[in-house]
Amino acid sequence: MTDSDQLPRGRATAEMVAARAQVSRVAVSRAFNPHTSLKPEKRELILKIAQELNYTPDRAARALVSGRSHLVGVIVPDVCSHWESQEIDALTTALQAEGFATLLFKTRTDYSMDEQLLAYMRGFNPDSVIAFVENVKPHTLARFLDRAVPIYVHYPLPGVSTEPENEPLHDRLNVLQRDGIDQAVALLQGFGARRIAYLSGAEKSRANGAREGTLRQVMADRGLAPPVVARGDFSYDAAYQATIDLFRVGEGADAIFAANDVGAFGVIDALRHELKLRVPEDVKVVGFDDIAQSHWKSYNLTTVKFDLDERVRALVRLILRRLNNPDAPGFQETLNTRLVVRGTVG
Amino acid sequence: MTDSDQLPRGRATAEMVAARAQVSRVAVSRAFNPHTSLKPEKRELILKIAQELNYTPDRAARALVSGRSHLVGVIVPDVCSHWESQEIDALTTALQAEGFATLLFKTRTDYSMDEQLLAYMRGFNPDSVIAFVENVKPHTLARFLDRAVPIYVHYPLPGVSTEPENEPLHDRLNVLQRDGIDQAVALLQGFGARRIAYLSGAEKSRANGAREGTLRQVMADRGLAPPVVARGDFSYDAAYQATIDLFRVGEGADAIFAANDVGAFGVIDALRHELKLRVPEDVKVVGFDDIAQSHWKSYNLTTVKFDLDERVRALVRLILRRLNNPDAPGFQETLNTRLVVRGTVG
DNA sequence: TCAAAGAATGAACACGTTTTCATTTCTCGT
DNA sequence: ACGAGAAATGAAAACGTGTTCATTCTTTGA
Repeated sequence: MTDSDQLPRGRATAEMVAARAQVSRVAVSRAFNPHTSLKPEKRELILKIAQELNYTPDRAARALVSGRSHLVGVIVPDVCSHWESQEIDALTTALQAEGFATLLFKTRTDYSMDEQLLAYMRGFNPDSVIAFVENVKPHTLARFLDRAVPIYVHYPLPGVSTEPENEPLHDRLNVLQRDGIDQAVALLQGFGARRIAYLSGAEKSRANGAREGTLRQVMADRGLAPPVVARGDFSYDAAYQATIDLFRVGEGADAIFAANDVGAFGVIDALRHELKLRVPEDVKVVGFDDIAQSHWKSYNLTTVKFDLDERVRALVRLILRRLNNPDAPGFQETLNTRLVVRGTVG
Repeated sequence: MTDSDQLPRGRATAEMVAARAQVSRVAVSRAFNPHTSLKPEKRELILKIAQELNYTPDRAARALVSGRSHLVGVIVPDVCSHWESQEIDALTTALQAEGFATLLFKTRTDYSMDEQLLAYMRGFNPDSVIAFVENVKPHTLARFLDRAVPIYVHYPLPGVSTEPENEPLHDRLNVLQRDGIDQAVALLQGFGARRIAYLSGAEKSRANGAREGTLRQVMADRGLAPPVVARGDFSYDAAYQATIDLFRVGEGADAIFAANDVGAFGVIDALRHELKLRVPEDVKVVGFDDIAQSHWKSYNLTTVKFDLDERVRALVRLILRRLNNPDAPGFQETLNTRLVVRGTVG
């Protein structure tokens, strides 16, 4: 009766809640799980006492018996990358709303998969895995992570599908790049650009391959000569140097399509500060991603956008659907892209 | 003897490894825990078989009995913020090397603490919590997270300590801002700046308060008049607008000290593109943080830096030390700052 | 009013590991 | 060769929960 047991010292357990509520421990478990039969007033009482005692079910114990950790592993080479960090942010919010948590892992940046990391991550028993890594087959992930749902990010589907889907059924998130890229090329063409260069991303990247392929096709369809390629790696510094080389050593260009926004920033800075060229008067620039910095006044970048929130929602939909239907055939979600016009073409 | 059981279907368990290695299940546990007595060749055999079977101990089960989840909760309002994302990146790397994993949570951006989030996070039983949030007392965190080690980030110690440490003993990471800020003011003074303005961060932020306080004191010590304050909130857009107001409505300035680098970017862009002023000829700008973008040519920002890797190492040191000595008095780590000179002062 | 169906309840088990603890085996100095 | 101490070993307990199953209580329909 006395409140001498105010400080239960350590985490409260279901047992303590049950004792204080004069119910069985099972009732406490039921109170926290919907779709279980428990008299409403009893559930209410239990939840109230639980709150008093600062009790929430231990997810480790829950995971052990139910097989659901409610953890989603996210593998990323570089959290600081603008695009990745924005996606991680949106993803964490969305997962949190569904009762999941984001488990973050860093891997090497060379676009290969780190098997040691996979083994390490497996120990945490994630319900699903999102890998910001390319060049790793779903099969490889599946071999390491048994019950998880591997989903590729950065695995875009070009305008025309290039490879047969022979792989075992896996969920896919497709990004149709053609519309946005076509709008960009149309705009460049409209402003008189003829010699369009492509600033690539990392060489082995499939996202880069798909973007370059789509660009080539779109340009061919519009009767333009194939683009000159300057080799970057999605980073600012590589783009900066590649642009200098393109104009000092190479043949130059009157428009540059960058594989991503950060690369476009490097292009713009190299043009303006190193080569003393004006953007957009002398050279026009288009990016890809529409990250938050793209509207900053120093760049004010015209870029191909796909809606990040929409993308993340689709991703979470895929995950939840898969967890509820473990044996269903591969689900697919598809997103489109569009051009955001700002000040670097004109 | 046959290999018909190639696919154990589902995660391998210690039991399976034990059976195949002809040892007890306990031996398997020992093989994976150093500092336990197990004959070397037996340990080797077990680890080999474990690898064949793709086995790693289930951390949920391990956490349940050992009380160590090996999870570190990270609460952050906005993953995309440049500074935060860079710290999360370094932190994840460092924790991973120590056998921990980063559990990411998003909270509100208004610098208040979300109690619902804390209760949610508690369920995952993190061993420690790092909160990129201000204005939350260690006591509040401790009340929600029982055995966790709360550590404040963004809880800087001004040059002169302002408040007594009455709070229960908690670990602290101090950032001495005085040296870097003094170097910055000296440089500005050397180039003839007289009317130095301060572009603030969020109003309720303690980090902002500490920076502003230190700046005031440093300027007073150097015989300068107190800075005019333009109110920002650490964001690019707020800084952009505040700078315009400072010159259009307010009294202007010949140097601006920004509370963070991203704010400095907004200041620079507003000066150059909106107010048609030159940086650094007309107005000099100094930032704080030295994020990766600060060396980009469009900004090339002179800024006060504290070494991020050093900071993260100190943080991880604090966490590990605390986990090994749960009842020791509060540990402290201290970092210094210094000025990185680039092109926005001169 | 009665039987049947459904809701509510708690005992026992299961999940995969670490940790005790008691027992057995090894090593070493004499 | 012998005893003592250390190292190695496995049985059993523990961690905190969800789930199954059998039982009791309540409602419903005629």
